[in-house]
Amino acid sequence: MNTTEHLARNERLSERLTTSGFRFTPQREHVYALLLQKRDHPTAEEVFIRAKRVMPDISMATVYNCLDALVKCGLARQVTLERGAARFCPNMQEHCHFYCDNCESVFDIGLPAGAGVPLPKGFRAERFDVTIHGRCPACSNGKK
Amino acid sequence: MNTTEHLARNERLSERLTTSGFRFTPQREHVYALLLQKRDHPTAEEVFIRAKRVMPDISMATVYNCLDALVKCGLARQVTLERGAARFCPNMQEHCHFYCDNCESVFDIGLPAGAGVPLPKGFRAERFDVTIHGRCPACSNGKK
DNA sequence: TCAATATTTGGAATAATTCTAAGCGTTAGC
DNA sequence: GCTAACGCTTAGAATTATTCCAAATATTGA
Repeated sequence: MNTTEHLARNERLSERLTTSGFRFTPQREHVYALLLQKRDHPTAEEVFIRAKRVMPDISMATVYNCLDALVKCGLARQVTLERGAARFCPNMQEHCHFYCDNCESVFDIGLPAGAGVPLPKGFRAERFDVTIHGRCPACSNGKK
Repeated sequence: MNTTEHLARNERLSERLTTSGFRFTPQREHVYALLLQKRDHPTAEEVFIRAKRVMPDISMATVYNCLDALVKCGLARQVTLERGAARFCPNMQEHCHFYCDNCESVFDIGLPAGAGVPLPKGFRAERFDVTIHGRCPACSNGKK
C-alpha cells in the first residue's frame, strides 16, 4: 500500500473513531489495516494471531476491544454464521455472506437492488444480515 | 393440546427422525414439544431449564443432542443472531428473524415471495438466513 | 429374547468471550 | 507545560457456550 492510501485510511479511521467517542490508537490502526489487507472474514482469534506478527505485545482483550470499536463506528461488520466464533468483515457495501458448509469459507455476494423485507408497523430496522448456506464452487463438484 | 394433535406431532417427529437415521426417544419428543409450545426462540440453556420441569434428569448434553437432531431432520432451525448462545426455532415456513437490539427479543417476520439472491456460477445454495436488527414496536418509542 | 448400536448421563474439557485491576497515554482545563 | 480525568492496553482470571468422554441404558432389528 502506498502512503497516500495509507494516510487516507487513517484519516477515515481517526474521524470515525472520534465521532463515535473512541480514541485513535496504534492497536486500532493496526487491526483495521489487517482486516482490510486480507478480507477472508477472520475470527477474533485469527486477527489476534495476525496482529501479533507486527505487534507482539497486543493482547486478546485489546483485539476484541478494537474489533468492537470498528463495528460500533461503522467500519466493519460482525458476522455470526454458525455456532462458534464471530467473524469480522470490513466490506461495508451492501452485500451478503455465502458460507460453504463443506470448507467453511465465506464469500461476499452482492445483493440485488431493492432487496428488503416489509416490516409490520412499529418495527424499525437498523440493518439486514443475509447469510446463505450451501456449497461453494470448489466444493460443489460431487464431493462429500 | 389434544390427543389427536399430539399423536400427529409424534408421528411426524418419529418419521423425520427415522428417515434421518435418528431414533425416537422421550427426550427428543419432549424437547420438540417444548419448542412448539413456546415459540420464543430459546437458547439451549433455556430449553434445558424448561425441559427439567417435566423431566428432571435430562442433561444439558442431551438437550444439545436433541436440538441438533431436530435441526438435522428438518424440524427446527438454529439461529445465530449475535455473539453468544444459538437459538432454536421450530417454524419451518419461509421467514426471517427480527432481533431487537434493545430488548433482545426475536420475532418471526414473513418474507416477500420471490425473495432470493442471484449467486455467481458454481455456488449451490441450501438455505437462506435473513436477520434484521433494529427496534421492536415496544422499544421504538423514543426509549434508550 | 439377543445382539448391535444409538442415546443418555454427569462431569471433564475446550472454546469463545467478558471482566478485572493496574499501569499507561491522551486530552482538556488551568 | 502541569495535572486531573478518563479511555486504552495488558495479563490473567472468570464466565459462558459448547463439545467430548466413558459408562450405563434404551431402542431396534433379527
